[in-house]
Amino acid sequence: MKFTIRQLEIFLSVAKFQSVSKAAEQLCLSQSAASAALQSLEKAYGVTLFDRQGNKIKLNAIGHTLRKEAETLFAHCQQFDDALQLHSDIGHLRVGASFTIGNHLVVRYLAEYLNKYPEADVQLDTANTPEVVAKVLNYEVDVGMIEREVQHRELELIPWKEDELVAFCSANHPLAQKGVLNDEDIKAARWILREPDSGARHTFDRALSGLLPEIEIYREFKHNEAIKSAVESGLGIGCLSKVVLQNDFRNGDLVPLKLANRDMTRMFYFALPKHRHNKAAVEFWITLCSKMSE
Amino acid sequence: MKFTIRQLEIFLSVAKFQSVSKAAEQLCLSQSAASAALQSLEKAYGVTLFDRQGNKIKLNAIGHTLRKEAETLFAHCQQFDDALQLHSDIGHLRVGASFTIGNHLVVRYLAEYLNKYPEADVQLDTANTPEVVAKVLNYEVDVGMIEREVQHRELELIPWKEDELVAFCSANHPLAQKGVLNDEDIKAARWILREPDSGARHTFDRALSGLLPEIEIYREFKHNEAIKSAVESGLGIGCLSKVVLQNDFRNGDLVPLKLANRDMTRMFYFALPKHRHNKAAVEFWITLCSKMSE
DNA sequence: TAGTTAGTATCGATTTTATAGATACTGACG
DNA sequence: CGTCAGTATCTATAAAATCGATACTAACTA
Repeated sequence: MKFTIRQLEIFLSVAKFQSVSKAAEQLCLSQSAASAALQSLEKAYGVTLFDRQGNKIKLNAIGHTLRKEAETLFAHCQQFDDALQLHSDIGHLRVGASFTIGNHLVVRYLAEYLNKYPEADVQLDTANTPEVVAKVLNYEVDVGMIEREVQHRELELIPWKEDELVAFCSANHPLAQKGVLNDEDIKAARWILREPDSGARHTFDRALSGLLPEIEIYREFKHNEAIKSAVESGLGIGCLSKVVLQNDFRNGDLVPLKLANRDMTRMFYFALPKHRHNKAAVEFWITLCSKMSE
Repeated sequence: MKFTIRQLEIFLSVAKFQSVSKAAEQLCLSQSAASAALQSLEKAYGVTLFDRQGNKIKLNAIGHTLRKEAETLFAHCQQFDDALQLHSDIGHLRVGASFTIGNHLVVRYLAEYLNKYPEADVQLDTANTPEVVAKVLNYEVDVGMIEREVQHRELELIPWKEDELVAFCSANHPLAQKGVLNDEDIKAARWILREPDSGARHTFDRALSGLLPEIEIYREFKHNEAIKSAVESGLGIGCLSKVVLQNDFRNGDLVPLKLANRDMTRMFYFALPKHRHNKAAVEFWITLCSKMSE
């Protein structure tokens, strides 16, 4: 075998652009390197793939024939590359997660994951749900973890765990003693909430449907921490996932408030590209997360 | 793409032999090089293809899966390699020819061929007809040139040019004056002939059928030159292709003898593997030979 | 249990190959 | 007759493949 996959790639690129320079640029290669690679391929087989006339380069008849075959072969190589990636047991993993999940749950599971894959490079990419979904569909992350359902032809959602929103106020807030809020309390309160794109807000809106127009939304923040700080300093009352509040309730910094007759539960989901290949690392991650949140 | 065809090849060989050493040997490679290549493939993808236990190495589950895919990919690479070879315009050519054709005709055409392919490495491999056929079928030569028909399922014969055997004696042999031999002369003569496997002998036997049992075969030689020398020194009379005798007749060293009512003509053939690819160099060689023997 | 053997992995040195950067060459265009 | 956009060639360097020697491992053997 006197050719390399790299030469194939360079040949195909030059054929595509009818230009060595453009091909080199696309491949992040110097023009001289591309030229040399092309010539080494031609020389190895004593074949002329291109007609050169001065500063022009153009596929000739043989080049045309071989280009087609080279394309299928290169695609085949890529398939094999994929197959190898698929079985990688280093465990490299890119997780895209909503803020809530990423900052509170993912980090808890990480240690366990790295226990199995000590060499793994795990990247955590936190963003709001639509952004996470986009990254999944774009193959920028291997698995998405989101806080509400989304519909997309190319997306597969796997229900993961049940979550619950909890309203809360600071320990010295007037409502702290009350513990349970009726609709009047809810309407009277100054709410500090997540932005409308967020999963938490989505659930909040659903839970309080009917009451929504009368609720006073005093502030909207993008991050949970901002809301907790604001509530803690008595600016108003908040409503977030229980997963971000556990410690604060335990410490007594914040106090949970029940909302009478309101269903605050929701599901967390894994989001994967449909027809995904089952990369071992992803499988393990999903299993791990499911087990740890039982 | 983080793998090379070489790694593929080494992987497959190790998988086949379940042994790095054996694979290395087969590939004419040091054991350390094979081991390193294998590991570099595994490392590049963070994949373990083999279970190693001390001095044993054995495909694991992933290895088994990938082996199959690697095999088809490697075969695909070989196809592409073939395709490239096919279009080679250097003109490397391996000709297998019978002694008569090789030593007298091929050498005449060589100059013309090298005119078109100055860089070409043309190898001429002379042997008797069965050996030439075997080499063709074995792809040890690109084209065979033989002196008689042979039947083989995998062989394609292309008639090339007509040849003629000529009986001859030395200039001072008693028969030299006679010019034409009748059956009595033929039976009375001491024949010096090629060995039975040769094309010339084959044709001789066919031409003299009916007379054969009564002919005295005084000597058999493997090479034309031996026969000519023997005949020239008066040991007997010979019978060879006109192509090897032209010069000797012109110089008067040997004298042609006609055999009355005997058909001494035969065909020369190109022998190619059936379903051959039309390697450009072979095509050109065949065209050239045909043209030059018009 | 120590030695032998046949295997694998590792190490250091060397050769080969890929690539970059600089330069020279070529043809088209103003 | 420059200038421009392209290609090929040259030299140097960095990276990779390969070798030979050596160390390690497990099984066998006496």
